Amino acid sequence: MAQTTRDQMLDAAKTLFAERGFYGVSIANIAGEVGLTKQALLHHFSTKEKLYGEVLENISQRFKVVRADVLATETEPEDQLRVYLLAMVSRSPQDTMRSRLLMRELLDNKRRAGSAGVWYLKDFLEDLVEMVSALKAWRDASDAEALAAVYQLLGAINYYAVSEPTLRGIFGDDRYEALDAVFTEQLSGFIRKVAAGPSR
Amino acid sequence: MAQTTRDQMLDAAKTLFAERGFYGVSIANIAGEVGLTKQALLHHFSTKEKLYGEVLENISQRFKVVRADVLATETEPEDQLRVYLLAMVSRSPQDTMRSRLLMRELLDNKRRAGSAGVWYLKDFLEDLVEMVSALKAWRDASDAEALAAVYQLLGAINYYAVSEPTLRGIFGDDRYEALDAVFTEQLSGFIRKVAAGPSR
DNA sequence: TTATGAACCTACCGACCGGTAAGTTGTGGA
DNA sequence: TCCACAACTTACCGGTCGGTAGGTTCATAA
Repeated sequence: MAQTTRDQMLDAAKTLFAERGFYGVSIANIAGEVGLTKQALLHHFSTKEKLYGEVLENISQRFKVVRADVLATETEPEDQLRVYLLAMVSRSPQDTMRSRLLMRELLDNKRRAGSAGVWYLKDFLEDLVEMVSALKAWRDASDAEALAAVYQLLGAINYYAVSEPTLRGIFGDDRYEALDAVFTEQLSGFIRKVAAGPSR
Repeated sequence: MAQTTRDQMLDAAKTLFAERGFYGVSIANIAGEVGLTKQALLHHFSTKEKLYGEVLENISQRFKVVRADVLATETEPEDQLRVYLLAMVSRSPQDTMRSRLLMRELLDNKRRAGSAGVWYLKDFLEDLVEMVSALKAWRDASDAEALAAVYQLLGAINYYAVSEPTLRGIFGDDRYEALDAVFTEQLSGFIRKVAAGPSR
């Protein structure tokens, strides 16, 4: 079954916002990507802000689905955390996009929050804190310590997920491939160390 | 001695680019910040791109200075690495700005074609790889493994450094202060674990 | 048969963008 | 005294921005 125009527009918006940021993309760009005019886009989403909001909403929904899936599949808290986090660093363009949008939102939401006023990141962060707190070695840790750990994990993962073009540009394709080949293993090691408990 | 107009403009540009990104700031905004017109700015920096380039150049220069300073002060490679990295999470607005610019550059430098900016990041990353490789436990590690470690450290640090407004917004000032109180310790723990050697 | 509403369109608006052109003003040296 | 030059200014350019106004086309329901 064919995608609706509305869904095509959401997809195009996700890709372009991830690549260039909210202020780097015009609604005409997005509409043009699906072969229509910007007024067609404004027919479906009354403002650019609302379109952006729906894109973020979709992504946050997607994270919830993945998390529920992981919780149902894995039984050990450490496995749950690792599988959930490693899913973000997969080579799929969809995952890269999500990481980029997440990071851009982090940089820009202060400026935009005045009008939008919605913290799309909140649920996502709180879910992760919950997953860390479920680890045996973290049972006695404070909320703040768990959040600090979440942030370090998230940072390590998303910083890398976002950097492919830059790293290829700086070091060349060969060195990037070599890096990519070892990154996941180093990251698993990091997750294992975090799972061993907070630093005291 | 008073700052020159040119330096005032560079300062204003650094602040605004960090906050809103290259495409989110106009040269008129920057010039306005120092009470002049955009043509005054264009008199000193012939294009917006060149102004941005100088801002990045300054920052990369600043990192070099800090690094030289740390290498001269600390003798143990692990101390050198830790002091250098922790300097980036300091609560100074200047450090936050640098982290934001670094992250934005990472997200955008692919698009800003020609991309002189790539090279500013290159030196910085290579310096860090060198510092990790200097650790005893990393003597036999590959270049790619050291780069992976650098990236995880950098990600953990900059993701957090950039997030203050967001975290305050999501969790409130109290929880943010609590997080901030434990973050540095958790980060030191992370650096210590990295210094213990690559995961195999 | 008519009419209603979704899904598009062209035309246009005022604001702003980066950048050019052509001054004006003040200062310091020959 | 004259002149060159740095440091600005106003005026303007073509282009893009998000958004509005007011259509047209077409399927479906009354």
